[in-house]
Formats: sequence, structure tokens, C-alpha cells
Amino acid sequence: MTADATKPTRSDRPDRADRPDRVERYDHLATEPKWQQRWDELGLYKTKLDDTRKAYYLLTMYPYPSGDLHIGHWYIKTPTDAIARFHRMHGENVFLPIGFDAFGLPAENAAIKNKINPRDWTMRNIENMRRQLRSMGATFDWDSEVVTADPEYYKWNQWFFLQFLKAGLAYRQKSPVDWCPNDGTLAREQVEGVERRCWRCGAKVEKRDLEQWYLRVTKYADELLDFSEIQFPDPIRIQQTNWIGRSVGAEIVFETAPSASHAGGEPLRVFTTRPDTLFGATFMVIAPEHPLVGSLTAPEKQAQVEAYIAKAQAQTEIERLSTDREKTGVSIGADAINPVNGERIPIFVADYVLGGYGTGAIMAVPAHDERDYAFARQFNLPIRRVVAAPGDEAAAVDGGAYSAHSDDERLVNSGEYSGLTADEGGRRIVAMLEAQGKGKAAVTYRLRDWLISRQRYWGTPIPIIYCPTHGAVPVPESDLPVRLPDEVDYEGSGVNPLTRDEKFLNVPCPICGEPSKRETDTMDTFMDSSWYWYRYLAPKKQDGPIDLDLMEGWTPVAQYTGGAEHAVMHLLYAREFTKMLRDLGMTQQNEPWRRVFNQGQILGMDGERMSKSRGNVQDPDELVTKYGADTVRLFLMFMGPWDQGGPWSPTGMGGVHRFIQRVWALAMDPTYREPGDPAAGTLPDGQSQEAARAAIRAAAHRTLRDVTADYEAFHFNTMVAKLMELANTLFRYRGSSVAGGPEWDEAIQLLLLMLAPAAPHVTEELWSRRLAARGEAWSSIHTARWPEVDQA
RNA sequence: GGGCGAGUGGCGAAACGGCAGACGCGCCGGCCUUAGGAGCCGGUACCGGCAACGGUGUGAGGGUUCGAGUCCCUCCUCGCCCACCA
Repeated sequence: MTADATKPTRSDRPDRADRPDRVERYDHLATEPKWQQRWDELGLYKTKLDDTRKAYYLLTMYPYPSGDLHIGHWYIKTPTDAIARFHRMHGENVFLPIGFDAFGLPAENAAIKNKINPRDWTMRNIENMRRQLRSMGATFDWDSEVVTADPEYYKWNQWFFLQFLKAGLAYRQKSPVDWCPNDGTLAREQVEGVERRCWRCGAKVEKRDLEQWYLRVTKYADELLDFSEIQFPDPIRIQQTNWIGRSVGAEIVFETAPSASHAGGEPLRVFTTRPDTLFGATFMVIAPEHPLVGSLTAPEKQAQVEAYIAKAQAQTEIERLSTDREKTGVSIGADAINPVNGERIPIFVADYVLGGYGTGAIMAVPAHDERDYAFARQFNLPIRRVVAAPGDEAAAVDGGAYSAHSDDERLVNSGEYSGLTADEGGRRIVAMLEAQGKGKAAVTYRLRDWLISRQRYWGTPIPIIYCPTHGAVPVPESDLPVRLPDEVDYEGSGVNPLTRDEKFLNVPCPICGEPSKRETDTMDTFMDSSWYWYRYLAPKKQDGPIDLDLMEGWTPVAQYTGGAEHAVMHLLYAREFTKMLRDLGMTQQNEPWRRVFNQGQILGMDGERMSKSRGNVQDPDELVTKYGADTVRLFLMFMGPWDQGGPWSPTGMGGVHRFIQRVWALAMDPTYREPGDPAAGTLPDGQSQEAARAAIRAAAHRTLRDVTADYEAFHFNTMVAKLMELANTLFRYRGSSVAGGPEWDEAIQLLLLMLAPAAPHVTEELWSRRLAARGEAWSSIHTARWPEVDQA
């Protein structure tokens, strides 16, 4: 950068003009836009997808255009950009696309509040975010951009849904939602307080059963537990494993006993992980949602049971599963018969059993399960121990459940199975039940099918038409996309406006032409985010969602980076989606990505999540104007380990800024002697010239070795620290007899190359001056090759 | 409640099981300056000492080891996630 007359820098102010020893200082305001424009003109970051070089697909989670792009977005994107540049310098063909996760609830909230169209709100935010993301000098290939609210994108969500439907991977089922009489379905975050009131109108929130669409992802439960083709950080792998929650046990069929109000003989299936404790079952518990509750409940218990079910429905699953909560439940006035010994045991309905897990019913063994124990104590039910260590058989169970079983324990009080080990006894009991058709070995999962229906406007319409004679009819593929109407009137309420939109609603049945109604639910936005990186490869493709040839060459994605808050949901849904694509025959791939890294999250200065409503967002624009994009980039990498995050604090930004100025000074003016340095111009510790030259060379190559390793391991904070150390070392030699010599020159060259991925503008500027000074033709530092370590 | 992480100077943080605190901020001192909220050099874990040096130190308590910030157990505190926020 040459001194610009319109923008005086510190060094060329008039009162400085008489100071010839002053070094020209780096002016980010002039330099950064200049190079950004140059890179754009040269198309430096447009990826040729059909190139033969080694492909490196680097994917960063696309942002939600919330309208408050904050420093946290930069914290995510900046190191990713540095990784891209690092790989380019290794000669790889790097693809780093970007897009926007444009559907979702916040746009609707803003629309209702401010009476604007969600599309306008979203697109305005996207426009601003594009500008901000460009200002950081990131190497995104904008030609590949994807916006999920674009009909050309969501059309393919609909297409995928229809394929899944055909393949039997999608189905419709009733399931409960949180419902407000004024605002319709509510998200969890829209239900406030223990009172469970609507955030918008304060009305009491109810549960309502709606017909909703599911994707059959539980089909992949076992396969999802296999992580051999995907490198996850350990915590993510563990969280997904727990989420899928594979339990091995048995399904056992109890029968209801005859009573005054009931003939009996009705099968009641339970799942248990401990079939060995079947003789210890002293009662049975069914979930409030269990389909047989109504028919089994004795008339005199009816009122009590109904009241209990109503109460249970007002609670969240998290509350229901809380183990330190007092157990509640009511007897339904019916008994079940234990298939192993014919014993009659009472049936209760209790909320600690969930309708959605296992069979929605359990055999309760209070001696060997903590929850059953607590319930038994609460209701004075018998507790019978059936597993014990030798000599311990008679010991009472009163301190709590005794659930551990070790090798020296044997079954007791278990009829002909007494004396066997728990494992052996369990196996034989299951075998016996199986022979009688009263049970079988079984595996259950905590993972549930993916509920994709949302009672919202701002999402992908589910392409179904309900005909009075033909039922749920898929929209023909040729009629896709089912477009969201542009005109939308919320009438100040959260209720999905599609349900009132006559033009949208009324269509003929595709089969018979009779007047029919469109589905008004839209899709979960996790659907959008489950395949967007495939679309990046051919975002304008008209005749299909994905270019399958490019897909084979570029995916699985080499590296995916994003926030740890997505550990289970997005990162699991997307894996499921890829497996479904495979089962549709579109690909052979089993996993969407090869390697995933999770960065930490930048919180506000108050330690809370950054959001406009909390008023704790840090706007990156101010910082860029003040310090320059390079300083902000470097600071974000330097502040701590990338996977850690933490509260935002700009303290220390000045130190990074100073480092950049020092690099500038080293490269621009090696022979300058600092007047404030008593040792300026002398070699440290009375070193000989030869020793000094060797020391410079050793420092540069040692740094290269360490910095290369740090880039590879995403240890950006120590990478910056090591470059600072090298700069400090070089500063000790600045102005001395070795400064400007060949070893010095090599060290400067390495320093610039190593810094280039992290601080692309200042290094490009210094690089261009360096080439000019040598009379060499210009070429971008970002196309230079990463240097080789020479540890001579 | 459950799952997953994290606790190290005044602050952000370093540290293959091997001299704890690299690097940076802040602070203190010096230099250079008409000037300094610029730049440069030096110091800075804590307690004691002018100093050499001595003692104490990685949330608390136990354990493994020749040796533990690091590995194991118990506990405390904080953060993230728990299926309609994305």
C-alpha cells in the first residue's frame, strides 16, 4: 500500500514528515478492500469442480440469517477459511461453499411482530450477511451459494419426501404437540414457565393430537452406531451413541386377568432389559398414552385415571423422567398375569413410563430397579428380591434398588431357575417364553422416527393433497414445487396462515379431480440442512436435486466444521438422510462427511448466548473498521482453543494488531534501529554473525514445523503464538549486521507464507512488494506453495 | 433429572505422564520523544527476602506412579444438548 493522500496515516502526517527514520505503517483501510476486489476479479476462489487435482471439500455449517450477524459467526468461519487457504497452498483443489439456512421460526416471529413478510425479512438479512462475510476476506465460492427458502431448493425437499414416501420411508401418524388456542402449535421455547403458558398470549398450553408425517429413520439405528466411516470427536460419538440408546433385552407378553368389568386375556406387551428378574415383578405400569388404558380401566377408577392422564399430558418428557421427583400414578383397577408363574399383579398408570419408548408398558421389579423401587415404596407394594450373592438371599432390600449383577450372583425366589446366574437364567427364561409364544429376545432404541411436520408457514410445504375419496395423495412430481404463497397475512397470531389461505388450500385431487385440500404443514428445517452440501455442487441443476457424478467425486465431505450444539440432532439427521439417499439408489456412500470438527461458541460479554434481544451482540463491522479484518481474524484464532469458545472480550485485540504491525516493520525495514532499544544493532549475547545466522534459520524452520502441525490439528491459538515468537526473535536481530541477509530473507518469506492463511490481506500486500522489489512478476501469495521444513 | 464437556496467574491461555504458566492482555520500570493513549527494551504466579535464594501453588478430597495440571474414584462449580430455536 502506498501512502494515500486522502487518508493520512500516522507516519505521513505533516508533523511526521521530518522524521525520515519512520517506517511506513500498514493501512488496513486501503489495503484490505483492494485485495478483496483483486481476488474477486481474478476468480481466485471459484472452484473448478471438474479439475483433476486432489479434491478437498471443506464445509462449514451454513448460517441462519437471523439479522444479527455477530462476532460469533466470524469465530466459526475465520479458521475454516484459514484451513481452506492452507490446503490450497498444498496444491489441493479446495471447495469452500456457503449458503443460508433461510427457513425457520425467527422470521415468522419477526413477521408477526412487525407485520412484514418473512421472505422480505430473511432476504434483507441475507443481503447484509453476504456483505459482512465478504468483508472478512473469506474465500467462499459465492457461485455455489444455496438459499433454502428459494423454491429451486425446497422443490427438492418435496421431491425427496415423495421418493421416501414411495420407498416406504415416510408415513403419517397421530402425535401430540403443545397447542395454544390462539397461536396454534408452539415450540418448546415458546412455552413458558412451570405454568406452561403461551409466550405470545399467555394462554394455558394444552396437548393436542395431530396427524403428522414421519421419516422412518429408526430403520438405521444399528447402522448409525457404526462410526467406522466417519471421524467424530469423541464427545459427539458418545452423545450420538447415547441418543440412539440401544438396549438389549426381551419383549414379554403378559395377559390381563379377568375381573368384574373385563373378560381378561388381553395381551399386554412389555420390554425389559432384565428378563432374569421376571419372578420379581410385583406390579405393572403402563404409560398414560398407552392404547389399552381406556379399555382396561375399571369403571370405578375411570374418573381418577382420566384426571391423572390429563395432568401427565401437561408435563414435558424431561420433567416426567426426572428421577428425583416423587413418583406418582394411579391403579387402574385391573390385574395382569405373570407368564412365568401365573401370579396376578396389579396394573398402574404412571407418568414415569413413556408411551413412545419400548412398548409403553413395563413389568415393575422394585427390588432391582430404582424407579420401580421408589414407586413401590410410595404405594406400599411388595418388593421381592430375585438376584443375590450367595448367603445374601434373605437380605432385605430397603436401602434402594439392587440392580447391579456380577458373576457370583445367582437367581433366588425364581422357581426352577433359582441357582442359575442372572445371565444364564435370563436366557433360559426368554427361551422358555419364546417356546410358549409369550416372549422373545428383543432390542429397543431410544431413537425415534423423525417427526418432520411443522404447523408453520415459513418452511417447505409438504406435497400432499387430501382427497375425500383417495385420502392422502402425493402431489405429482411434475407439479413441484408446491410454492409458498407470496402474500401472507398472520392476523397477529401464531397460527399457520396457510390454514386460512383459500387459494393455497383448495385444489383438485390429482387422481379424481374432486375438490380437495392441500396439506398445510411444512417441513422441519433439519430437512433442508440434511443435504445442502450436495446441492452446493450444482445449485442451479434443474432436472434433479444433486449432480450424481460430482457427488461421487467430491463427497463424502472431507471436513465439516460447525458448532457443538448440533452434536446429536443435525449431525444425526444428516447421517440418516444420506443413508436414505443410498437406499433410494442415488449413491453408494454411507456417510455424508469423513471428518467433523466442532468449535466452541462465543457468548456475549455477560456469558449468555449472543442475541439481539439480549442486547449482547458484538458487531464485527466496527472492529473491522477499527483494526482491519486481518487483526480480527487473527485475534479470534488467538484468543483460545477453537473448540472451546467462551465469553466475548475484545481485550487483547491491540496485541494482535501490534503483531501485524511488527511483521510489517520486519518485512519493510529490516535495517531500522529502534531508538528505544539500548541493544539495537548489536547481536544478542555477543553472538557471532555465523551463530546469529544459524539461529535465525533454526528459529524459522522450527516455527514452520510447529505451525504446520498446528494448522493440521486446528490449533490456531498456538499457531499464532509461535508466529509471534518468531517475530519477536527476528526483532532482536533487526538493525543488526545479519538483518536483510539471506537467512533473514528466508525467515521473512516463511513468516509471510505461514501467516498468509490466517491474515490474508497484509501478507498479500507484503508479498506483492517483495516480488516487485526483486523485479519478479506478481502472483498471489495464496497460490504459493507451502514451504518445506529444513531442519539442517 | 439424564447425556456431554470445562475448571491452571489480575485476565485470555500454554504444557508427548517429566523444570507449570509459552504467547498475548493488563500492570510496573526504562528508553525515545515538545508531547504520548504511538513505538522500542526489560520485569511481572503467590508469600518472604535488597538479592542470591527459600517456601507454596493447576476447583476440593482420596488413589495409581520414581514422577500427576495431565490417568482413576468421590464431590463442588460452570457451560452445552435433551427431539417445534437453528
